[in-house]
Amino acid sequence: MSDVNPSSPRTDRAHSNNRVTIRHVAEQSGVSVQTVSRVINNHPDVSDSTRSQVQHIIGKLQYRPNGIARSLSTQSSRTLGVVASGFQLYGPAQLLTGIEREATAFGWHLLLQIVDPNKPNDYERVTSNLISQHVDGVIWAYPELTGERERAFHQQIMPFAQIVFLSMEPFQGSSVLSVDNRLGGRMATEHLIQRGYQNIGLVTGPKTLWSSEQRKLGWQDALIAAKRMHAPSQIVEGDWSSTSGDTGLLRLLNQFPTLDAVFASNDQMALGVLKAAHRLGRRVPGDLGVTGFDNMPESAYFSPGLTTVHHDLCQLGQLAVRELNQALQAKREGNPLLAPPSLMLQPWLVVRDST
Amino acid sequence: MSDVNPSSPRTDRAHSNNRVTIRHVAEQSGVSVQTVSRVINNHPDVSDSTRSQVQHIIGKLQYRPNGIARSLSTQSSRTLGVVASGFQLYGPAQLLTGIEREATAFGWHLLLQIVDPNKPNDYERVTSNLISQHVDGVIWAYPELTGERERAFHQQIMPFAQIVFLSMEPFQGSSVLSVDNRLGGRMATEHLIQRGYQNIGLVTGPKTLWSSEQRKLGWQDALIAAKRMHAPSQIVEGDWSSTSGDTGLLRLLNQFPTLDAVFASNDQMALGVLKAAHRLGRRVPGDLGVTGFDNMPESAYFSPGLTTVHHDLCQLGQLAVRELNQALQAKREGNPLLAPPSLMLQPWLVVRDST
DNA sequence: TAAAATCCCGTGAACGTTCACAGTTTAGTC
DNA sequence: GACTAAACTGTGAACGTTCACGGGATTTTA
Repeated sequence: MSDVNPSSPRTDRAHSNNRVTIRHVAEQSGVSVQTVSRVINNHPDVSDSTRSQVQHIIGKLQYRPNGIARSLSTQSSRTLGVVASGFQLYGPAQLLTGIEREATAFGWHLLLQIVDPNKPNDYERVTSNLISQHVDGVIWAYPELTGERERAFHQQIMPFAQIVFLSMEPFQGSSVLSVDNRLGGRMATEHLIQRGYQNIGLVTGPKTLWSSEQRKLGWQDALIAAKRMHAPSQIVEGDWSSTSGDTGLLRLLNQFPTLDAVFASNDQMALGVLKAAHRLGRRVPGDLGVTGFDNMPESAYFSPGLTTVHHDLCQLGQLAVRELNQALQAKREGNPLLAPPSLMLQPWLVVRDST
Repeated sequence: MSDVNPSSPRTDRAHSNNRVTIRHVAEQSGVSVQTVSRVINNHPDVSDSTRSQVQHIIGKLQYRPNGIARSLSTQSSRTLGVVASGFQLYGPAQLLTGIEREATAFGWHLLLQIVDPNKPNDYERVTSNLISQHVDGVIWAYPELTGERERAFHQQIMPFAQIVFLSMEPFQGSSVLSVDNRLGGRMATEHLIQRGYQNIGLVTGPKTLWSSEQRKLGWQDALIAAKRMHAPSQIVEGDWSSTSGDTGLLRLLNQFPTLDAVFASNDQMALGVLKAAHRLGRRVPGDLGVTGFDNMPESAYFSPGLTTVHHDLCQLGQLAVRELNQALQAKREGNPLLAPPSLMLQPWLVVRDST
């Protein structure tokens, strides 16, 4: 029970380090380091009396196990990597919320990695970071259309960590979770058709993104099913921002003058469309029908309230974590899952006053 | 240059671990581990020829230094903790964006910690995590009004990591970065007064938050300076959501019928106010003036375009990282900063059609 | 009552890196 | 050509934890 041991051999290196380590706890409680380890990990093979004594010392010294040392020893960091491309937009922010919630519930830490798809070697940097930091799993939340980078990433990271991709084209051997964007786009468009709109334009998102292209395909599906025309002049590409929705409507009217309805691929662009319509004196829903996608909370308060497609990205994030958790637990127990499961969430339509 | 060394002594522990370590690189290049370490850390004292040879082997084996081992050895994880309370709202999302951008620029990793202020021991959990994971610095981005928890946290974490608080009352010995919310509130309200509105109500944010209360004080400042009345009946409390803005206006009109203008403490609540006004047949800006706070990109596309207060939270996040970076570098070099600097960013008014 | 099982607890090595120090070679000086 | 300085390289320990194993004390079983 000696408080300070002056003959301690462990003072070679000059760390101005006042952290309490497992060794301090062991010395103070008069047991071995291993016993303390057993206590903090809730292992058996330690008597109730010593256990409670050690616990008392732990509380007294405010000891907290060093996660880094533990990671090194266990070869597992209890960390998940999240690869995305910024969280200003509604969708990614929702995803992150779900991921974070579920991760802390399971005791995982999160290592955020934002890629800038324009910088040439940013994917390499992110991959390196993830491997260096020994993440146990990765949630890839910024899926591009081609899947090229995703496949390359998959190859590199697979030996070290489990991966779940979000919202991309499923491919061999990978686990992909997504919302049925195509169905959502179709539902929105079919609803416009049903409401009697004749000439339905599309303000799509960046064409490099899978989800964006899927929504576009859904729009196309609906038009084809209804034997309506669909030409390139009915489409303009936006960048998810309200500004691009505003200018999008102008461009659309220019190249497709008979337009009487618009499906905007997200709510923020739909807001821009509403604004431009108002400025041009086109009444919504009278002269122009508008639907969005996302059902962000604000969309109910647009003027008029926006008809839009609801999908639960928060839940998608939670599912991703749960899936990784399952896969990793299976691996720990020695029977890794063979077929990585994929899954698609169903969106639904929320009808308001803009159609 | 032997590829596989069957007599390697390091095969006691059963790790199905195919990772390339510094030792493999050393063996393959025929140098010591220490030399490889010097190469990957760009230290001098290694000849150009061996350096390039080692680098060649590193590339060939695709070696990536183990960040965890490195952290353990150097006693520094190159990680910053970010404490917040969710990123669905515009403000926190902006903050995170700035933090993330600057952090990756400086090579820091981020450990996200979302607290649920309602759960009793969540702050303790977060604190423990941050200490366990050996973060070098912390950005506290969810400041409550009282500062109690912040002070307690400061006490606990100070021995281990630098801290920067965002948007709270400065206190002794701490570094606080914020936007001048009070000035912003004052500017918004003075603008309403200047436009001739007589009876200005307030839809405030949660009263537990410092920034929210500051905006309220700014509103008060302006009214007092203009010798206008201000009574509790002129105030309702919202929760930042559009829904609370909508019901907020209803409640406000009920308890303060002469109301002819509203300062909403954020743009989303202002949107709700606009919607409710529209529903009630009150013209904005004719019958009712409305200002918001945040200047989120969408606010220009509300109907009518929202007059609001702009502040650059992205920049605030970046500054926070820069400040931590500086403080930590000073500490590494042995001359820790004595006076932790604080700072206040100036917001400005953006006038649109709602006033 | 001896053998076997169970319960506790400790020892030494390992995880992959860096640090302090020491050693060996090469270059520079008078 | 001996002597010092500089440039380069290697050795062993340490960072804080967990794991595999071994062994003594206590209880159970035959």
